[in-house]
Amino acid sequence: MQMLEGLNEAQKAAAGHVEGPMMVVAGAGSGKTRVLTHRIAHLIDQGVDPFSILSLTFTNKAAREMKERIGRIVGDSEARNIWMGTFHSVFARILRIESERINYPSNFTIYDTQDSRSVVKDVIKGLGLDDKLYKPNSIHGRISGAKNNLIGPGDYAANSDIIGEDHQAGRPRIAEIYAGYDARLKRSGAMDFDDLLFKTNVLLRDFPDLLHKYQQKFAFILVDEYQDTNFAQYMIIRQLGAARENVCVVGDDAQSIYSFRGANIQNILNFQRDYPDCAVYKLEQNYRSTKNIVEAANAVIAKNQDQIRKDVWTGNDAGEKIDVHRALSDNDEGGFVADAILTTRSREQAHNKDFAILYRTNAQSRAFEEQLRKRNVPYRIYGGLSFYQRKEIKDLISYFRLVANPSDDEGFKRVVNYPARGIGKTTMDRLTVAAARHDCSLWDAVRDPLRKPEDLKGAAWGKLQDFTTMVEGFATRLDSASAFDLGHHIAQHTGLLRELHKDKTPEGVARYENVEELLAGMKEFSEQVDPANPDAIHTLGDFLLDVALLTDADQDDGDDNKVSLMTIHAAKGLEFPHVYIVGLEENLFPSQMALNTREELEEERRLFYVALTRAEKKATLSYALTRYRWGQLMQNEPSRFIEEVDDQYLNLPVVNARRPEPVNFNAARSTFYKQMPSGNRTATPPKPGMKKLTPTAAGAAADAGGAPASSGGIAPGVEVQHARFGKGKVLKLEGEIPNVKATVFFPTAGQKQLLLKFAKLEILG
DNA sequence: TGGAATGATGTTTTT
DNA sequence: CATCATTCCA
Repeated sequence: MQMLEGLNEAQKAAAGHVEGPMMVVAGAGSGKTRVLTHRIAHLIDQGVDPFSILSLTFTNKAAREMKERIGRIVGDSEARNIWMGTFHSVFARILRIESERINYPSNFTIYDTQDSRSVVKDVIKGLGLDDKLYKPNSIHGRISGAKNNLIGPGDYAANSDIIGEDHQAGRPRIAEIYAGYDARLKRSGAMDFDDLLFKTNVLLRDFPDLLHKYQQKFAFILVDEYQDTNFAQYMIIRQLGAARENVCVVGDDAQSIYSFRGANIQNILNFQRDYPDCAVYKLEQNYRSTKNIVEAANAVIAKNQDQIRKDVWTGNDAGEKIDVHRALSDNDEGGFVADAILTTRSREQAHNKDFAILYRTNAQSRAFEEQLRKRNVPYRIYGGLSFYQRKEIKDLISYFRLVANPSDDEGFKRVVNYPARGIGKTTMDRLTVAAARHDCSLWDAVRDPLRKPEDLKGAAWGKLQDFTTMVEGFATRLDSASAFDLGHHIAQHTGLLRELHKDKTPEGVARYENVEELLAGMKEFSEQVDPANPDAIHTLGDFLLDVALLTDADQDDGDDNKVSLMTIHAAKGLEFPHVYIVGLEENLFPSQMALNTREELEEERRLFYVALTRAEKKATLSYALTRYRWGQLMQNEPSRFIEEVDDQYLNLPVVNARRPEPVNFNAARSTFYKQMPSGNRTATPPKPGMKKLTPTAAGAAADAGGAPASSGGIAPGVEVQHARFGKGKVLKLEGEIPNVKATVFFPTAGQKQLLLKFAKLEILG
């Protein structure tokens, strides 16, 4: 039992569990990763073949770390053979192996969100639909949601509930778009992110021999962050685990923050239903944070209705109280945090890497970047525009994709005329029409003499031929050259490097350097030696296999002593001694998109819980009174979440001396909350029914409340009814009484600016 | 056909 | 405010 040394009793019990289904409900900071790694080490120690262990994590980074930690216990040679990775990466591997069953090439391309959207947009255009009504973005979301619930195009069209919804929303032809989208992907030999899960389910559903094969192969299955799995993932686990029932899921319902992506807390309950005799272990001792932080976080999460009751506690010291800081503006907030980091760093001799700044949206990173840069504090931003999504990187990778899979239309379109080689819009339009007519890829329309577009000849046709010939030339080296050699060759011979080199602007230079960085990464990739097979070449195809599913967080630059900036979502699973949770303002955090239902608000609250529990020693909350959003200065109220942290855990805000008239923090908060439309606040239950708002009432109410940016119960986020435009949602208010102007979004009429004086708005209770 | 200039449009969170 | 997309001109 030496594998279980150093664990507490609960951890030991969970990690020592060998046969049969089990579930670990693990509070934040309670050592669930420890349990997972030690359990796997223990399994191997008990003679389980690493090849038969399937361990699914949420990020590649988590997988890599876990592998390393297991390696340290049982040795790298054993650890290396475990099937460990994200759902997407593991099943992409399996799909490549089994691709011919579902009539896909094994070198299928994985389309990222950009690619998918572009296809959706094309299909919408092709059907002659209005892309104002059929917004590619939201249609893609709808399709993605369907796939995550294992609803294919056929099921979608046949499902009267769904069709009814679409009809209701005035978009009855989504089913057609879905079908067209799917056909286009198929034709391009491409799968989108959702397909990786969807098609895996198809494999397991339609091919009993494959189901049997992988059931036998994966004798032990472990799933981390189970609370964030969606239905498609749930079904994969259920299918694969059905034969042996050696399924272990680990999760914390309080940290479920991905329902927007189809994650379903219900999966935890389903698990217990599917395996009635599953063992349940609870890890409740937090080793990470101070008492103050743990208890503050407990108090916050207790306000949620939907939860599995847990009693998370810690034996750690009480520690410092949580600071709350009010900033005047977003820049001011950046300055405050940067200064605080400097001060703390020298006072406690802390390192840069001990600090994290966590925000709700990527767009908030800017002020912090600026202020940190000003003070020469090294930082690293995670997420946002990932390295691999940058134009120049995607361009080069599109060449790679096209070389590996010529049917990849998105890749084709992207690079056919970059660098410019005289293939313009007209040419491409004609080619696209021909491809559609023959139901083939763009590539085939060029290469297959039977499908040649009649209206293309002469110079344009010659240029297309030249282009495809060039790409074909690259493809001949696909199996013989290393990823780096071929990649570098392509970057040069397409003229892409030359093109980038011409641009001497700072941005242009940065782009060139990015490409160099990508190539450097490929060199490293190419030179890795697999001890089991030292002579194997790492080809461009192998490289592409990884690259589509890599995210920015997976990149490592040597120097890791940097302040971390990231969204709270990206921070899940991480911990830092000092954590700054910033932008705690109504409509930002909680997001204004999440104020409509209790469920949405509770997810925001869980997000806040996740943020708080990242902190080991000290947490600091901050908000800004004004902030630029959409290029406009917006006034903000402090987030309700600040109030939800009991005062006993807080150092209430240090009012900024520069502010001319100090505002009473609590007064400001209470006036605001009186106007909150809904939510589950106990202090001021929402008034039932509909309230008529006359101009005078609006003025009077606003006068009484004294809040600058709200009026008579009308506040950002409130649903209102307008005589002409119908139902809408208030986005923002500006101006002084009595000339308060509201920006309201009406689904039917679009965004309107209305003067409350004149517009008769009814609040929808 | 290519590039610049202008105009519309959109922001949550991610594999 | 950014990015994108379309439009317009060389």
